[in-house]
Amino acid sequence: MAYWLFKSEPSTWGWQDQLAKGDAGEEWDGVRNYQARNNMRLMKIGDKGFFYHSQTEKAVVGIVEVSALAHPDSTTDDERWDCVDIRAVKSMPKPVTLEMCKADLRLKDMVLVNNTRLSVQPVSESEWRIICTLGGL
DNA sequence: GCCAACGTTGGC
DNA sequence: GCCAACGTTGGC
Repeated sequence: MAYWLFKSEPSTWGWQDQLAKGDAGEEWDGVRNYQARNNMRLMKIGDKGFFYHSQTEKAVVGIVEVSALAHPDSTTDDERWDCVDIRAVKSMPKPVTLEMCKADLRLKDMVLVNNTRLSVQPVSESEWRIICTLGGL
């Protein structure tokens, strides 16, 4: 079991949109970055991920799981780009903000804190537990 | 709205 | 294969 973090602008695709899809899930398409794509290719069915809102909120707002392995991105003919499908699992009782992550020394090595621009990131198991706790789970 | 960080592109 | 120019992302 691996853990990940998916970043999205709420104005483009937000947590409410993801929730509305329910168990059917949705393609995490539109990624045009090799590192992010490579991370998606490493994902397995059932891997868990945080759903992070960038820009306005800057907070982890929910938990998702991978429901389909990497496959060609349907929004482009360019065969370089793959994406996985994810479905909403649960909402965070309390959103965990970027500010909280930065303030917690245990999270100082998180990709989210150090490489703000990567849209699909790995999360370590300890980071996962810390953020779940901060989020009230 | 600005700017820093970073990735990609293209000329040489 | 290097590096300058450019575009994009995301925090502030």
